[in-house]
Amino acid sequence: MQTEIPKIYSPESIEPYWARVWVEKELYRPVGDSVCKRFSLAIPPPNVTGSLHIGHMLEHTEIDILMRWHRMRGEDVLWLPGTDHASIATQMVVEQEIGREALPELAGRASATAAWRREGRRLRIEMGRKKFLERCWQWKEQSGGRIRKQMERLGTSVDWTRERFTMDAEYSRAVFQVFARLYKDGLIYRGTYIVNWCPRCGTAVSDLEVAHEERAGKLWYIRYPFEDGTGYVTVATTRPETMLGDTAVAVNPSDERYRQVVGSKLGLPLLKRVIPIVADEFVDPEFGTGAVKVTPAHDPNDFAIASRHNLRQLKILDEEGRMTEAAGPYQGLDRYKARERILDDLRAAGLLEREQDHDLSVGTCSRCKTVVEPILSKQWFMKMQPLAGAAIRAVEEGRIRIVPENYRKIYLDWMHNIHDWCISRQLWWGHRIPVWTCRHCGEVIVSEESPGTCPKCAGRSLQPETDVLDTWFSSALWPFATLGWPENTDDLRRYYPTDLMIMGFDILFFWGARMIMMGLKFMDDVPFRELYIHALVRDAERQKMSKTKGNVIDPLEVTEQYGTDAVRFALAISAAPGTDIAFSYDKIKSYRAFANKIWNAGRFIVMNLEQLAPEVRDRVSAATQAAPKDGFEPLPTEPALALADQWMFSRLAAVTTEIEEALAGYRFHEAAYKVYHFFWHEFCDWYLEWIKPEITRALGPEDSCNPWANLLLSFESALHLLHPFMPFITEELWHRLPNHADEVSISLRSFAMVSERAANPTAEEEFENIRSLVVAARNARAESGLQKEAVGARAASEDAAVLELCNVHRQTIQRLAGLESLEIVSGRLEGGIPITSAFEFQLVYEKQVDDEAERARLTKEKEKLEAGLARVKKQLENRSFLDRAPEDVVRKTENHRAELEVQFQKVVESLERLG
RNA sequence: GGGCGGUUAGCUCAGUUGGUUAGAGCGUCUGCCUUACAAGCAGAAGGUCAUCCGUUCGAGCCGGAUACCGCCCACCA
Repeated sequence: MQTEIPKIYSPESIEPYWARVWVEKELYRPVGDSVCKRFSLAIPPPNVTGSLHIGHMLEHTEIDILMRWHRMRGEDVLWLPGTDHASIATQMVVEQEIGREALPELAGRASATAAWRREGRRLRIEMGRKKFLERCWQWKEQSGGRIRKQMERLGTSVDWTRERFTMDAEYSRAVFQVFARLYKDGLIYRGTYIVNWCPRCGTAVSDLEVAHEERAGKLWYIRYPFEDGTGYVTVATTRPETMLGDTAVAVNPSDERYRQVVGSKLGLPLLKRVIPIVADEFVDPEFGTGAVKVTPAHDPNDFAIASRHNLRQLKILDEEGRMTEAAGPYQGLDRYKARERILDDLRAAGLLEREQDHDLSVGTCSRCKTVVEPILSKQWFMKMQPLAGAAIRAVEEGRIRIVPENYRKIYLDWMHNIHDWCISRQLWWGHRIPVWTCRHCGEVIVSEESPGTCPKCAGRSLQPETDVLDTWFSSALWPFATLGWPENTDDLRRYYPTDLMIMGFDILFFWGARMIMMGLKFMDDVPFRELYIHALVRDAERQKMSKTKGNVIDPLEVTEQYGTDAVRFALAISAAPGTDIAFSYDKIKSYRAFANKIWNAGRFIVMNLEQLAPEVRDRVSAATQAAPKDGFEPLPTEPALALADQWMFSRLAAVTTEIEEALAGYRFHEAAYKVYHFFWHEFCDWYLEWIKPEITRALGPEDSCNPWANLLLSFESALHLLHPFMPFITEELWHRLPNHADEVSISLRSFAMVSERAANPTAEEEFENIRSLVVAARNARAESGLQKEAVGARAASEDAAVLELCNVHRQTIQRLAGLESLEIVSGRLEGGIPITSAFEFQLVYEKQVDDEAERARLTKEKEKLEAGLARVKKQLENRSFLDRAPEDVVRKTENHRAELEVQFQKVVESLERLG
């Protein structure tokens, strides 16, 4: 009838079970009780491009720890899950998938991915928008399902009944409504400007999506002859192919070298077009030759110059990165091919004056690494400055607290320099921009559905917008759109503003900043009260994880191998705010060992509990059940055990507070370390060891069951503290404790069980005395090479209280230190080893120890003490120290000196005895 | 070009208002299969806190400079 508990904890035998139970019982649906404090958080929705990676796992672990903690504090917790359609990323993945299906034979080749993407894009256009979107939805179902399964398996305590997707019908309605409002308010406009164009993705991208990369390049000096043949002006450029689109050369008006030629005409080499020389303040006379070629259609600065001087904009590069008709003989060439050809031709014409090495930063598409091209294009933009002010004030006034604090400044700097946002994308997967344009009168109609006729001229020919919105436009609405906005739902009223948002630094501007602006605009309140920025997970060598490097740690795989709890704990204990995490299998292994330790502590307790006579066991159960659900103190026991119980409960009370303080400050590493150290090195190493004889003995009806009750209550309290970090193993063990088999879940119990009244400084001090004695005895024994000998000891003190303490705990001391006997003496010992200044001990043994080794050890000890003593004495002789240092510091230093003196005396005595 | 972070034990990292002898995990060494746990127990060794200067009675911590590493932002052709 006794269930055998395995010695080695096997997480796979329990984790899938509890993961399923938690979901099936809808345990993490908020109760919605307005009496309790509420705590809400909308998950950063993972992209439906694939599956979760270790970074997600860190994020989810951090959030889950906080959510479980808040829930255990009795708050009404909502953690809303969901996913993001990730417009561009998903479209690229699906295209590649289609390409792969079409060209399976390429698998394994280095260039396969690129080829599949190209082919996929071609096939996408061939199959048309409707069919392609069907494929995307299919992909979304698959990927979204996979993500949900992963999250369930990892035990994330979200409310699945409120799951959302950014392209759900209701969510999309919110997106369209926001677009319409912003358009009406004049914050969204359409216009032809220079945008970043990715030729490979075939769409415009925002400034944020461009990654600047330092590259070694060249500066080419090209001669532009005067039209009348009287000479030339030399310009310098890093992109010679753009010269085909030049419509002017600009110089600084104050530049003496060129003052005479402003207004003159130049003949553009190769194309023989005539272009003017204009004067513009933008030009830096120091750089290059002080004369700049102006390509309005392919450079934002040149675009600005052109608008000031009314210059023509000539587009010579198309959306594929090829030269257009305007490029004359170079038409159809790829941009880099054209560059080579043009340089050759210039060289041949003797117009390439020189070339010079020049490092430059090129903009690349952050998704596909292709060099992006600034290109003149008609796009939709959103004005950001009108929204930035409120978003700046919200953070400055502390209505949103950003943690760690250094990100606050980064946020504010970015906000102060914010530019308009290009929100249209030439993609299919995403929210179609809800606009129709009348082909007759040009009226722009913003409407979710096709309006049918033009409200202005009643024309029936309406041109629908085919672009979709930047994915971040919709995710910016996440905190309120997921709660039912624009309807004024109960959820929206109860859970907005959310209390917390956690994200990686990489999306602070993409997402964090924009959520703040949109929340303030549409809800008139911040989207979240605190924003915690978490670290990046790197590999053991601090390299970024990437598939190409092959150093990725797959959360599911590693979880299956070592257990979710171990991985979660390894992540949490590494997660110091503001620093990246070096993650390794070794690290996971050591926390798997911790899980095993917890398991065996539980196993030990449960096994011995089952050994008890049934009626005793019933009394133990009754005693634990009688204890209040929270706020309890140790039950009275006989003196030899009472100290351990009082100490344990006192430590529990202290550690509970420390963990709560750490979690409140997002110091996950500190909280995890505290609970780790407490459980292993206090609860197991000392408390369990101390009370072991009591719980391994058979109890009779006349015996008190209070020691057992104290053990069960303290173990249970420890499980509560561990639960947010290690939900699975704690849930399992908790259910194996008396009275819990049929209860729902430890996750719905209170976090802090032990009363603050359990704090007991006297017990802690007394315990510390005993512990020091035991440690010193073990130490002395090992150092003297007596580990295998039968050794006794004498403990001595002139303090009656200390002697009494030793007497009460004589058996415990002997057992823990492995001593044969313990004599307790009033007074001093010759050659004793000091525990404190009023407490000393010495070993008693028969074996002759090696005097030489002993002398060497003592001499080293003596030197150390001398050095310490000299330092302290010097400090205490320093008048300014005595005058200026606070009194308690001086007193402490004096005490320290006294202790050192005693120890020093002892060592000298011992040395003398050795002769 | 602007801004930020890091440099502490062999490795990975903590160190919260400046205050005794700077900590942990892993690794190493010694002794233990002690009836919860060898993924364990009991011990040990190992650091001029990157360098220099300063403030202070007192600096790993505060200020300045230098070196190396890393990150972010930026319309220098």
